[in-house]
Amino acid sequence: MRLHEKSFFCPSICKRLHKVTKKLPMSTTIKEVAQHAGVSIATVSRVLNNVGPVDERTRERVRESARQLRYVPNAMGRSLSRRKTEAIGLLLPDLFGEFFSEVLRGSDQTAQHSNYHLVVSSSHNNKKEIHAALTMMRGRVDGLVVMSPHIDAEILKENLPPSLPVVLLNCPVESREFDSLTIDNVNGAHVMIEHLLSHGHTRIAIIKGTECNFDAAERLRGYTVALQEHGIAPETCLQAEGDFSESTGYDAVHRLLAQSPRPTAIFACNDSMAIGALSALRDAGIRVPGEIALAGFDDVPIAAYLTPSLTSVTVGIHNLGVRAIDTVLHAVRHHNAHHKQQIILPTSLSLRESCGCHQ
Amino acid sequence: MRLHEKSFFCPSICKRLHKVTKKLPMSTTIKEVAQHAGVSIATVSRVLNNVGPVDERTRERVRESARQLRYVPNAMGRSLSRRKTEAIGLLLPDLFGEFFSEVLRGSDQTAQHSNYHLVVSSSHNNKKEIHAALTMMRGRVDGLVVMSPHIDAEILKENLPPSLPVVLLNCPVESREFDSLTIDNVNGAHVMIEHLLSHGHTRIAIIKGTECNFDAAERLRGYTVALQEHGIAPETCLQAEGDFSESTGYDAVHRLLAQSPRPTAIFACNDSMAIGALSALRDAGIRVPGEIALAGFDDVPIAAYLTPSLTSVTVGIHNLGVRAIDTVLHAVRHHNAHHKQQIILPTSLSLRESCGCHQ
DNA sequence: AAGCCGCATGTAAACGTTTACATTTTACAA
DNA sequence: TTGTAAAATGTAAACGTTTACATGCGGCTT
Repeated sequence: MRLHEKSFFCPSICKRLHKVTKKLPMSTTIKEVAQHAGVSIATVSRVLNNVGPVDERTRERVRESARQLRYVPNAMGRSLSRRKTEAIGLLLPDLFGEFFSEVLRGSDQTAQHSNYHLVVSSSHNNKKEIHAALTMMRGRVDGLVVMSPHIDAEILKENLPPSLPVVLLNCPVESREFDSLTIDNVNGAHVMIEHLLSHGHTRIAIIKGTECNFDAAERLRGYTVALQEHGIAPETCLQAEGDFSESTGYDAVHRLLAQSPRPTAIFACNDSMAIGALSALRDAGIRVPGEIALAGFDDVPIAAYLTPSLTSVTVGIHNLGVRAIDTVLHAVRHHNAHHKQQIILPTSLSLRESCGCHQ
Repeated sequence: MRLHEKSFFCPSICKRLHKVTKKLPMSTTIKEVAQHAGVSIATVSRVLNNVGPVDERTRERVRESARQLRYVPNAMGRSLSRRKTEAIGLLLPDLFGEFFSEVLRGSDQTAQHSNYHLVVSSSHNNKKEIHAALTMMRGRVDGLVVMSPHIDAEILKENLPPSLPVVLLNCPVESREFDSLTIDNVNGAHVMIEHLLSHGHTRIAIIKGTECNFDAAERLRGYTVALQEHGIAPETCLQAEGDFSESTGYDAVHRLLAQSPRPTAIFACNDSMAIGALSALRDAGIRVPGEIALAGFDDVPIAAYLTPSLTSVTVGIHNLGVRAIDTVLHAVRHHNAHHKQQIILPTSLSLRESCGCHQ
C-alpha cells in the first residue's frame, strides 16, 4: 500500500510542482488590478491609458487599486499589443571616450524629451557583433541610429526589416534608401590644413585614423587635397599610423620626430590622438606651438582645457546625436510620409593656442 | 442602381480596409516560416532554439526557410513567453564625461560577453526622472544597475518589483536588501591628502563636488578627517564650490587664488574639475606643481596625458562597471540562491607629476 | 497480426496588454 | 411607464513566441 501510494502519487505531485514553479510572480498584472477594483481588464486599461469613456467613480477606484498594488505596466505585453516599443536603438562602434559620450548625451536628451528611451549597443567595428547587435534590436526598438565605419547597405538589408526606420551616422553608405547624417570630414580637414598653411607651415604631418575606417580615409583625403592645392606634394613619411586612441597619438609623434627635416605642424585625425601627441611633444621637450603646431579633429569638450588649449575641427558632436534622434523619431512617427534625406554636416574651426592663435 | 450600390457597398468595404490597415507587416513571423517550411510553429521554434527532437531533414528545411525569409525572432514575443528579456538596465546620473563613459564601457563589455545587452538611461539626479526611468525599465530588463546619488530605499521599493535583481553603485543606500558596490571615497580622499601632506603641503584647498551629492560629501569628509588627524584645522575659505564639471573647477581656482595666504595644494573632488583647475592655474601663470600642487579623483584615462600628468585617486572605473554587471547577472541567474553583498571598493593613488612626484 | 515503445511533430494555452465590437446600464423625453 | 440613445463596461481576440502534453508514425518483439 505504501509502495503503491508512492509510485502513484509522486509523478502527479511532481508535475504539479513543476507547473507551480513556472508561474513565478513577475509583479502585479493588470488582471490583479482589475480584480482588486472589481472591473474588467479593459476598464483598467482604459483608465490607465486615459482612453474611452469611464465613469469618474470607477476611474478613481481603479486608480486607487493600481496605486495600492504598485502596478506598473509590463513593457513586453504593451509593446506586443501596440506593436511599438517607444525605444530607439543606438549602435555605436564603441562606448567610451568623449566623442561617443557626447553623441550619447545628445541622443539621450533628445530621446527622453520625446518620452523615448535608448537601447545602446556597441559593435567594436566587428561584422559579427554588428549582426548580433542588429538582430538583438528586433522587437525592442521602433527605430535605429547606426554609427559604424564598417556598415554597408547589404548588412542593413540582410539584418533589418524594411519597415524599420534607420538613420546612418558617418557611415560609408551612399544609398538613398536610408536617412544619413555625415560629417564633412574632407572639408573639415581641408580647412584645418589651410589654416596651418596660413600660419606659415609647409611641412605638415598627419596622424591618421584607423585603417579601412571611413572617417580616417576622408580626413586623410582632405589633408592630401589641401596640400596639393597649395603645390605641396604629400609625403608618406609625414603620414603616421594611428587608431584614434591617445596612446597611438603619443607613439606617432616619436616616429614623426625622427623625420629629417622635422614637421613644423601636426594634424591629428581626432582629439584623442592630439591629446596623446601633445603629451609626447611635452615629454620630448618640444614647445607647442612654438616649435611644432598641433591641431585635432572633433573638438571634444576637454580640448579647451588643455595646455596649450587645442585647436580643433568642430563637428558639433552633441548636435549629431540630437539630429540623429530627431530624424529617426520623425521617420517613426510619419511612416511613409517621411522623406529620406542624406545630409552632409558642415564643420568649423575652433582656433585656440595649439596652432599658434591666441598667444 | 448606382446610388443603391454605393450606399450598400461603402460601409462594408470601409470596415474591411480599417482592419487591413491595422495589420501592418512588422516583418517575418514564425508563422510564415512554419508555412513556408510546411511544419508547425512548434517545430520552427524547436529548430531555431535547438530544443527537443527534430528530424535532420526537417531541421534543414526549416533552417532554409528561415534564411530565405530572413526571419529574426521578435524580442517582444520571446520575452513575454520566456519571461526574460536578456537585457540589463543601467541607470546613470548622466551619460557624458569620461567617468560614466568608462562605467559604460565596462558594463557593455561584460554584458555582451554574457550575451546580454544594455538598456541605458539617465536620471539627471532628478527624482521625477528616476521614477520615469525605473518605470520604463519594467518588462524590458532582467536586472538593474543603479548609480544615483539621490536614490533611497523607498524609491527603489516603490518603483521596482521585489523580484527584480538590483545592484547599487555608489548610492547612499545602506540596506542589506540590495547588492551594492561603493567606492571608498573617504579613504581615497584621506590617503590623497596624506600624500599631499607628505610633500610638505599644509595649506591644502579642496574643490568640492555637487551639494547634497553622496560622493561629494564623502570625499569632503576624507579631506577634513585627514587634515584633523595631522592637527590642521580645516578652513572653509579653502573649500571652494564645484559641481564636478571642468568649468566649475576653473572658476573655483580663481576664488582659491584670492585667499591670503594662498593654498599650496589643491585637491579636486573629481578629475574633470582638476582639469579645469589645471587650465585656470596655467592661465594665471602659476606653475604646477612648482607653485601649487594639484590632485584629482577618479583617474580617468586622459589624466596621464595632461601637462603635467595628473595625480589622481584611482577607483578602477571600468572595473566598477564590470563588477556591477557580473553581480547583477549572478543574481539574475541564481534567484534566491544569490546572496546580497554590500562591498566597499578600495582605491589607490596614481602618483604622477601634478603633486610633485616624477619630476 | 497485435502491442509496445520511442521519436517526431502538432495542438492548445500561456505570457501581459490593448482594443474592436458586443452587451449592459443609465438618463431623458414622450 | 416605455422607448430610445448615449455612456459605460465587458468579452474575445489579437500581438509573436515558447512549451507542456497529446497524437501519430515507424520499428521491433512476441
